[in-house]
Amino acid sequence: MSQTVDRALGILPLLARGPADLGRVAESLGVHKSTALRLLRTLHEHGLVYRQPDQRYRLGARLIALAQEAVESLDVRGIAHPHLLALNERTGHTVHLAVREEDEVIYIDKVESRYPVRMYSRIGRPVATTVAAVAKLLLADLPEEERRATAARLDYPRYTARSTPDAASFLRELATVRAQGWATDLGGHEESINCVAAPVRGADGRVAAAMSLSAPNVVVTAEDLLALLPLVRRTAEAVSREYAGHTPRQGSASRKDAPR
Amino acid sequence: MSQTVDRALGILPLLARGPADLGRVAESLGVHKSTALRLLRTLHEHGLVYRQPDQRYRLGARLIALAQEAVESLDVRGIAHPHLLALNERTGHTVHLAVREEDEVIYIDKVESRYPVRMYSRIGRPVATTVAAVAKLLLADLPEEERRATAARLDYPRYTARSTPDAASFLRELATVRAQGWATDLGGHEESINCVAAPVRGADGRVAAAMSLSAPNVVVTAEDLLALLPLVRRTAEAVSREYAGHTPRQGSASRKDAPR
DNA sequence: AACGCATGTTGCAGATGACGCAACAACAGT
DNA sequence: ACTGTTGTTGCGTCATCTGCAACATGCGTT
Repeated sequence: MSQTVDRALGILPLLARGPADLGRVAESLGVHKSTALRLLRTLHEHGLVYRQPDQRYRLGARLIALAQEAVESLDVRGIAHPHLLALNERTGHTVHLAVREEDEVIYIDKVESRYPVRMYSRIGRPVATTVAAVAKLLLADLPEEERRATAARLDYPRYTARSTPDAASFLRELATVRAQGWATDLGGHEESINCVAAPVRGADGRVAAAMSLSAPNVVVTAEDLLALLPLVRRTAEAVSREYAGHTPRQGSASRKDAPR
Repeated sequence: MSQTVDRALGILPLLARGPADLGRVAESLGVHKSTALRLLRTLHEHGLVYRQPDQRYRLGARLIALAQEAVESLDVRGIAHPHLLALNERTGHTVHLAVREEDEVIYIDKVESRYPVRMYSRIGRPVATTVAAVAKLLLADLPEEERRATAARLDYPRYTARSTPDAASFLRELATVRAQGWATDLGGHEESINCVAAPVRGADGRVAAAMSLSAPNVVVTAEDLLALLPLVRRTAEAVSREYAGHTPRQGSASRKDAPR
């Protein structure tokens, strides 16, 4: 809506892929160098962008600090954390907590596996929406209409042979997940990694977050992991109770629909 | 420099302190609501801001993802990480890695202590510049002039009785740190927590990052922690060698001084 | 119910401020 | 010394951002 801001913000994802000099930035934006310079200076003043000794620009510390505050201010996270720790304590596996936002799902907390094998994931990293167990739970909770629209918008990368191939089968999967109240990912993202997940619900009964237990084949079989499902569900329910209690400020879902 | 962008970015720290509605944002910026709306919409399109079901705005997932990419793209981090793990393995204490950027110092990696007592710190959180051991190392390396200017700009909060009280004593401390090549923080931030740190140097010999070992009094005495200093220094030197090798692209420090 | 109140949203005319140009400066390499 | 590359500045023009005023919507009160 605002051209200037739009351009300025366009610089950020650009720099996220690595440092760039003024020329590159200007070129990528399709603007004159002087314009790019002005925008970069403004971003710099706010600390979102940092100028390296070699004159190139990269994302700045303030951005990282902001993001940090952002995740920490999510109250589900604080409530769930001790439960995640306990779950890790009892099972030894990697525990994740994720929330949805628009079409994206991101991890907002993680407790590492006790086993030497580490998974490739990070707090703040967007989740593979079409295959991850937590993502299925979060999307399955959307109202029918929105669920279909979202499914249509998504890409369906074939990470492995068992990845969700297209919107149709994704919607079918979501229906199942919705009905059973839990989800799995059996090698859909990385061949040898399995995952079981359960939803955290808010005071209004809607799914506010999802937690999962992940482990590679080499540590436990899919069946053994599934045997832990009841524990995961109980934990998620415990978090739900606490979260719903802590959040009466949801109240009357306000306007039925965001106007326009 | 660019008014519009300036205002838009001013919204971010505002929202970092918690969700806010349109009115509040407009008021804080000192602009008309319609203006604030336009800015928020632009931020929203880029995913930096998210609109909650209750219509209020908070920081968005894309921001978090960007920050994530930002820290991961720092090459010191990747090189140092295995060394940090090893250091934690051998000592059991919390290990930090930090870099400086302008007047701020932030943690970019951390390995949690094996002991039950956890420290209050987080990747991405700005470090207490005037007391933290890693901050001292990073600032001590600045050229005299800049060091003095920086010291004058900083605030000197009295976290504890042993916190650095003012610029003068901070500069004295920096001189010591510079001479000895390592730094400590003995209860300067939190009464019962001690900390020893060593610098990671780039190909040009300048301090590029700093790593530290922290532990509360109840686990080890300050002396016992100091006994681990040689190990920390050796580790930092190992990282330095690897980092300097991996970074020939520093090359000729380019322009003597950033123009203007 | 009807009312006011608070909050969010839209279209518009006017003026501010952002845009690109062109010229300059500072280096690096040949 | 010359040439090419990259960053920086001042400025006139015109796009674009701004604030206003009116409308929309929901909430609580009388």
